[in-house]
Amino acid sequence: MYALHATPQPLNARTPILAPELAPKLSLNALFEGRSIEIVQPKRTLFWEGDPASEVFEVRYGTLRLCHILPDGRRAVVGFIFEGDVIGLSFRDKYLFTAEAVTEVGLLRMPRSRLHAMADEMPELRSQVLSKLRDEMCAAQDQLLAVLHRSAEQRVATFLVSIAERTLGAIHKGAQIHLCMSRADIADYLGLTVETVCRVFTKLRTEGVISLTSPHCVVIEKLRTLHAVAGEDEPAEARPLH
Amino acid sequence: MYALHATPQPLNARTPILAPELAPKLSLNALFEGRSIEIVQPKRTLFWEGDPASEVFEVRYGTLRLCHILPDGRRAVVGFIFEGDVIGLSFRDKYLFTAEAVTEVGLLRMPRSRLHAMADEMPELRSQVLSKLRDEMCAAQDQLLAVLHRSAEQRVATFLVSIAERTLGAIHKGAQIHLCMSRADIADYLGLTVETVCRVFTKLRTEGVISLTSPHCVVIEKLRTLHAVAGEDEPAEARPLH
DNA sequence: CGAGAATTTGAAACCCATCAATGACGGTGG
DNA sequence: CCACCGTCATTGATGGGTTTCAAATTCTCG
Repeated sequence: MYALHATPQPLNARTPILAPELAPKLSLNALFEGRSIEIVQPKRTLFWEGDPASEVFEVRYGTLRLCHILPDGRRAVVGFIFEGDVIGLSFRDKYLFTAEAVTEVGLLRMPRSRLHAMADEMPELRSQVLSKLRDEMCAAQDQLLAVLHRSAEQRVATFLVSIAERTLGAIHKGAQIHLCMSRADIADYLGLTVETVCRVFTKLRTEGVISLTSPHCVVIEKLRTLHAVAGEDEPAEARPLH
Repeated sequence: MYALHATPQPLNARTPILAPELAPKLSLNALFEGRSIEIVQPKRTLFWEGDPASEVFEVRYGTLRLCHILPDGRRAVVGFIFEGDVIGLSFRDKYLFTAEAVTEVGLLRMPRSRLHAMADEMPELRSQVLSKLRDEMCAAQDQLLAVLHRSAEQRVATFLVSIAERTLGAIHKGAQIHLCMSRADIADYLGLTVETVCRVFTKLRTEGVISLTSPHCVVIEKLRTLHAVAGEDEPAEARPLH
C-alpha cells in the first residue's frame, strides 16, 4: 500500500485494470525518462520516516520495504515496492515511513516540486496522479480487509497470490515466486509473528499446495487450493481438509 | 478512513493540523454552499458498494457508516463519517463501500463531474482535493496500524480517543462521548466481535478509566490511563494491572 | 569451511472467537 | 397501563488459533 503498483492487483477485483492501449500517452513513468539511475545497496535506507518528503521515486528494479516503527518499539511493514512502482505521491510534508532496500535497487528520483509544476501544466498528467492516488487508496483498503478479519493461513495465502501477481504479472500453476524479503518482513507486513508465518508455510507445503526449494523460493503446486485458502472467491468450493 | 475528516486526527500526530487562518480561502466545503440539504433517515442507504460513483457528498450533521461485505458474508465497517466530512473524492468509477445512515443525516450532494470541472479551473481547489486525498491516505494508514498489531483493549481505547477527537474536537478528562453506533458497528470496524468489545468496555469501566451512563454515552475518567492503554505515547508509563 | 543470521520446530500460555444465556430497553398492541 | 416481543448489550464457559519462550536446524556469505 501507499505505493503505486505497476499492475495493481486488488484483493477483490473491484478495480478494473487499465488496458495498455487505453493508457494516456503522457505516462507518469515517462516523466522520469532521461534521468540517471541511482543504485541503492541492500539494507540501505532510501529515506527515513519524518524526513521532509521532497522527492518522488520510480523503482526500475529491485525491492524496497516500507517500514513504520510503532510506539511500543515493534516494526510494522506497510508495504513492499517492486519494479515499476512509484513512491511519494501520497505524502504530505513528511515521509510517513522509512524505505529500505531489500535487494539492490535501481531507481529514478525527481523533486516533488517539479512533478507538481508539470502537473499544473498538463491536465492529463494531473488526472494520472489522481488516478494513482486512488489506486493507492484501493490498495490500502484491500490491505486492511486482507488482514483485518482473517486467519494467519488466509493472510499468507493472500500474500503469496498478491506477490505472484505483482512480480510475475500473473499467477499460474507451477509459478515460481522469489520472496526476496525475510520471514520477519512478511510477518510484520501481515501482523503475525515469524513463527506463525513459518508454520503456515510448512502447513501449505505438507498439504502440497506449495513447495519450497529454498526458504525464499516458492512454487505454486495447487493454484485452486491456494486461492481457496486465500478465501477471495469461489466460496462454494470448500478447501480439502488434507 | 476513506473519509475526509473536518479535523483529521491521525493515530500518531505525524500530520500537522492546518491552522484555520492558514486554510485557503476557496474551501472545498464552500463549493457546496447554496445547495439544498438532503435528509437521510437512520438505517437508510446513501449509496451501495458497486454503484457508479457519480457524486461527492458533504455531511452537515449526523453519522454515516461505511460498510463492505466480505467474501465470507461477514461485514467490515471501513469507517464512520461525521459532521463536516466529505465522501467521494477517493473513488474510481464505482463506490468501494456502502454508506448507511446511523443517525439522521443531513448532507449536500454534488456531481463528481462538476467538482472535476471546477478543479480543472482552479489550481487552489485542485491542491485542496489532493491534500484531502493525502489526508485520507494518512487516515487509512493509521487505521491499519491501529488494528494490525494491537490487542482488543488497545483498539477500543484508540477508537474512543479517535471518536472523542473527531466529534468533540479535542479530548479531555471528563469528556462525554456519544457513541451513536452499535457495539456491532464498533466490532466490525475494529475487527473484533461484539462480545469482545463489550468485555473491554466493562473492563475499562471497572478499572475506572471510563464510566458508562448508558451503553452509548461514555465519560472519560482517566485520560492518561486511556492514552496509555491505547498505547500511542508515554510508553514508559505502564498501565496499572488492576 | 565456519560463524552468525535466518528459518524451522516444539511446548505452554494467553487472548479472542464461539456458543449460550441472561438482562436492559423501546415499541406495540391488548 | 402493562404484558409481550424484538433488538441490543452484557456476562459466562469453552475451545482454538496465535503468541511467547526456547531450542534445533538450515541457510548464507565472507
